[in-house]
Amino acid sequence: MARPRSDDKRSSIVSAAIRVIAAEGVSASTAAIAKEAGVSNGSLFTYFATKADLLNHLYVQLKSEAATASLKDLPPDDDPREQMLCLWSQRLRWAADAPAKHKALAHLLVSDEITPESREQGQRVMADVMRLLDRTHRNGPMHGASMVFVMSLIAALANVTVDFMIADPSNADRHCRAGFEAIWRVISEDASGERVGDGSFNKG
Amino acid sequence: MARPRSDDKRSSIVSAAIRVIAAEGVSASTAAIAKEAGVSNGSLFTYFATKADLLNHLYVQLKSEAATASLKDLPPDDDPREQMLCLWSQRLRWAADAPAKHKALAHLLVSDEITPESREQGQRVMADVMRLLDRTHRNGPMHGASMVFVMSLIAALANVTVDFMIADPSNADRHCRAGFEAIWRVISEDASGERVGDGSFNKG
Amino acid sequence: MARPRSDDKRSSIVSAAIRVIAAEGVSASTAAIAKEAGVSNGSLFTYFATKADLLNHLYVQLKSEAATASLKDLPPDDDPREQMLCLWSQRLRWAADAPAKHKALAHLLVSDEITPESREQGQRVMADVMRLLDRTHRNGPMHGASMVFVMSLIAALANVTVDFMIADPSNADRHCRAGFEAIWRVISEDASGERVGDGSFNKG
Amino acid sequence: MARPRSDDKRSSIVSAAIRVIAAEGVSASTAAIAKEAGVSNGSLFTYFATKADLLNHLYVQLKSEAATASLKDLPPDDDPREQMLCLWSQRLRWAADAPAKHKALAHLLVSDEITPESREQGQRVMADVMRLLDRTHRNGPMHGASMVFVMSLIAALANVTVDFMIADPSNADRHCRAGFEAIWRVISEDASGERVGDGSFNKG
DNA sequence: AATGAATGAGACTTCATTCAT
DNA sequence: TATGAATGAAGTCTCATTCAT
Repeated sequence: MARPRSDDKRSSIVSAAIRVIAAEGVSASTAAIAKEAGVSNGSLFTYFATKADLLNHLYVQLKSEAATASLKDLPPDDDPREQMLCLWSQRLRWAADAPAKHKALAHLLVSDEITPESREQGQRVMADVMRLLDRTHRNGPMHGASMVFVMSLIAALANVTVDFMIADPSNADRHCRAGFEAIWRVISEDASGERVGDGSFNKG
Repeated sequence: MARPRSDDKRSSIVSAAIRVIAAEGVSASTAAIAKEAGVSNGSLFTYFATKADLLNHLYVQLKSEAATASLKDLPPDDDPREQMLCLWSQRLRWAADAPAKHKALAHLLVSDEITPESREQGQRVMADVMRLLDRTHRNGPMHGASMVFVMSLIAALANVTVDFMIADPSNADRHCRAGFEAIWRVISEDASGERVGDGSFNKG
Repeated sequence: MARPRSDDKRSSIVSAAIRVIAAEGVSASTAAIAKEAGVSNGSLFTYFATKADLLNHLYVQLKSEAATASLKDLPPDDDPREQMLCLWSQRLRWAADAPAKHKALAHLLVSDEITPESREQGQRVMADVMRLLDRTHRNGPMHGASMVFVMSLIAALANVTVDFMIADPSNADRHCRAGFEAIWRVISEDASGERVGDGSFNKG
Repeated sequence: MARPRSDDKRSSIVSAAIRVIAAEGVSASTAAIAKEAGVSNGSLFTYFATKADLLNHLYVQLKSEAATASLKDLPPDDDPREQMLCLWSQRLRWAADAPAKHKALAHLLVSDEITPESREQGQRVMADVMRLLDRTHRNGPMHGASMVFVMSLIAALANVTVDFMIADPSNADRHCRAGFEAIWRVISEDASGERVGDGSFNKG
């Protein structure tokens, strides 16, 4: 199908879907999404042939946004820890600043409307993140475990951390840092230096 | 007396619900559950007044089973690491051996049909697990973070690890051990000794 | 079917049905009636083969009770007005004193579960009342209208009057008397003497 | 624009509901009503969000129709009896000419799905009728009784009369007139002149 | 005879999708 | 293309009645 005319309308559907799915889960009705988007019930199906199509598009887009946010302005390669911290912070900050996106993505991740193709596409956009991670992981204490396993562990820790950042915004940075210390200890050779709760961090 | 309300039938409904919800999520229809249980559509409501009641019962039961499995035959207090490893292994083994229960519980955890009361009850059965964990956590590198945060991190790591154990059963023990090394580094003071993928572990 | 043993149980079902139907209408569930009667769901069907049977029995019984109450201790024939007043008062008092019976009967009267046979039986128990009424009616201003029509008018007036007696018990007698004046003017030759609101009645 | 919401369809649902409810009572299923209206099961809910909404709409509409019919082309104020007779005749004729509406309204009047708001609205449309009635009632023999009581009596007599008009259409006028004589004697000071079954009435 | 669990038809309502306008 | 009414399958839950105990 040719792309319909209005990109505006399409993206207002997408962003409405994010808000509604964040609040109600993937079982949110297409009517509710259309209403939130300010378009008619039927128009939604001009832009997305089926509800599943919309969900899959959403999934890929959010995955992609998250990856892009993660990789922006990374410091040079020579300090892996700093680079990873920057990546981690940016990824979590993106999620904490757009809780609806975070929650919608969480719902989509466990939905069985998401096709293998979408999941694969989701992996692809994460390729660069994986590459960075791999460098650290290869020499770290988890090098015996598969990369995808370690990646999944980190993603899980990230999700939990974001939940806490959202629930308690005034301590968002504290949680972000604490989460990082956790994953750093999971993946890195040298995790001796920093301790959560030490030094100025506790006072911040 | 009338036909007594059969515990068999009740538990066949419960176990059918576990299987169906594991496969289809909490949106699985009561009709599908009844059919899987081999009872009539209406009979389900003899045992659970509403679908939400069934889901809540399931949630509490699975949480409770998981806690019980975790705490069985723990070694004495003098070796925290060994004790925690035993707890971790038992918990993950329970999940990996009953993948449907694991998946059903994962769906229930994010369902908004689960009442605060059920969630509180779920916390209560985990109290002993929390106590053990607390001892280790208190002196570990995450002691500056809240217990509930650390608990959530560990739960998330556990879930991911179980997923890999289920997906790749022949390496289940390897993943279980690797997951433990990860969480041990997250919570424990001394995580220097053991490395995933080293020594005898690989041969196990 | 042979009459089952316990008349007690049968009548407790009947009286429970009266209460429940008064409150919820004929759509009240058999389960609710059984519970109110303190018997099991199934027992109800030992005494009444179907719900419709129970409703029909109820209808006939209440009609019959009402007729009996109406005719008790009537004064001698020589004063038709006094006799009719007594009948009227007793009938309305019966209803006002047992509001549940009145309301249940009202629901049953418009139910289409009541068979023609039951309605006929209901008429039969009213035969004596009809006879009394006929005497007055024959010479009254409505003698050109059919007896059953006049009877229906009076029944309707009675029902309305009872509703007001139940709703406002402290003025029950006043409403009863006012209702009587109304029907007396409808059926009787001479309705000149008494006026509602005159004399001591107003002060009562 | 989309297919406009059809007034035809809405009113076909309404009139179907009248027919079905007249025949089966308010417990008639929405499916039966939709089928009778020739629309799909779901379409009914495009026009009325719930079954209760439909019932309430029906109630108010029928009350309103009845009031309008009652008040059409009334003769001037100077002859209260003639005016009241006209009102009575028109009201009863409306009902007798549309028996389904009469029966449906009778079912709705005793339904507990009708909200207080609807009942109040129903009262409002009757206000003009009440006013006319009040004038006569004020000086009549029932002036000691409350207006609402007298109104209820008259309504009850009207319903009974309509039932007889419908059951025996060839004598509908006779019943209508007889009913009027009855209520006129109930409310009016002077009821001496006319007798049911006398004179020209019998020949009419 | 008494019990209450079992049954399955049927109630109201929601919803993704289609289609007339 | 945009709209929103139309559709009917499917969902949860109720209930009169049956039947095992």
